[in-house]
Amino acid sequence: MQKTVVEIEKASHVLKLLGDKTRLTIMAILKQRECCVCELLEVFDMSQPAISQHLRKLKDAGLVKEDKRGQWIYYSLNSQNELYDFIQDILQHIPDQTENIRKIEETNPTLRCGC
Amino acid sequence: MQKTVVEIEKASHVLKLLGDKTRLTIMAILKQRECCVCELLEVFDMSQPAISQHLRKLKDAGLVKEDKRGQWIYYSLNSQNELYDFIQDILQHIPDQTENIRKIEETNPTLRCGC
DNA sequence: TAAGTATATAACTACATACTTATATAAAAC
DNA sequence: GTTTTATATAAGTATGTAGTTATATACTTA
Repeated sequence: MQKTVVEIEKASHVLKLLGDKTRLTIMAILKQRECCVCELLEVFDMSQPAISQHLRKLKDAGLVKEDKRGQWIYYSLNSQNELYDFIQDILQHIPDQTENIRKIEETNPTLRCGC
Repeated sequence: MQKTVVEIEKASHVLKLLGDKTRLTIMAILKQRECCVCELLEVFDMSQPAISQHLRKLKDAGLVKEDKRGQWIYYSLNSQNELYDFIQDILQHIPDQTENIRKIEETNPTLRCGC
């Protein structure tokens, strides 16, 4: 398969974004499941604005996209990004995030009613 | 082919190192050709200590190895690193560095005699 | 052995960045 | 319409980082 060649400026920018443990984990989770901020909050020991700011950076770089549905904003990987296969080649080496997703689904923050 | 799964801590550390334009370019050059500091100096508009400090970080992370030969220390990619195939998967997307290598060979800093 | 060359280290500085708390915005539920 | 919930933005802070200059170390050559 032909690999996209990425400008060195763009590549280093993406790598810098993924070079943060929190953002890299967010990307690995979003690869498996779209999430809203309140769900990601269950995974990280960190304030809500901190998560929002990380997502902002990922969105500004086009790595994630958002989908506003009612009260929530769902984030997911942006497969339309020109660097998508570059990013996938990186993420394929990152450990499975099922355990973190379990944390989300255990609390299920988008289902407060408990029904 | 089986892809190495890399601990998130180690992966983010490597990605942070590659998230600097200078270091990413150094890695891409070293993929094509071993180099000493004085050769890399021809490529970057930056002081010798700056290059040395970047190489130090790459060496500390095990991404490059050094080979002292007389007056020079030749740096090259460390293929023994446990993350080598992760790094290769990244570097395959980085543009060819032949133009930068031409700059090195034009000046040929390791051949001052001119013979 | 003295001078030149290659590289590393130390100390410093300016800027970037990852958080924090406080507050604003917007939708949903009562 | 007031309260609650989800999210974003603003402002401030502490730390990290990439560069600089000055200097040390080590090898080479005259």
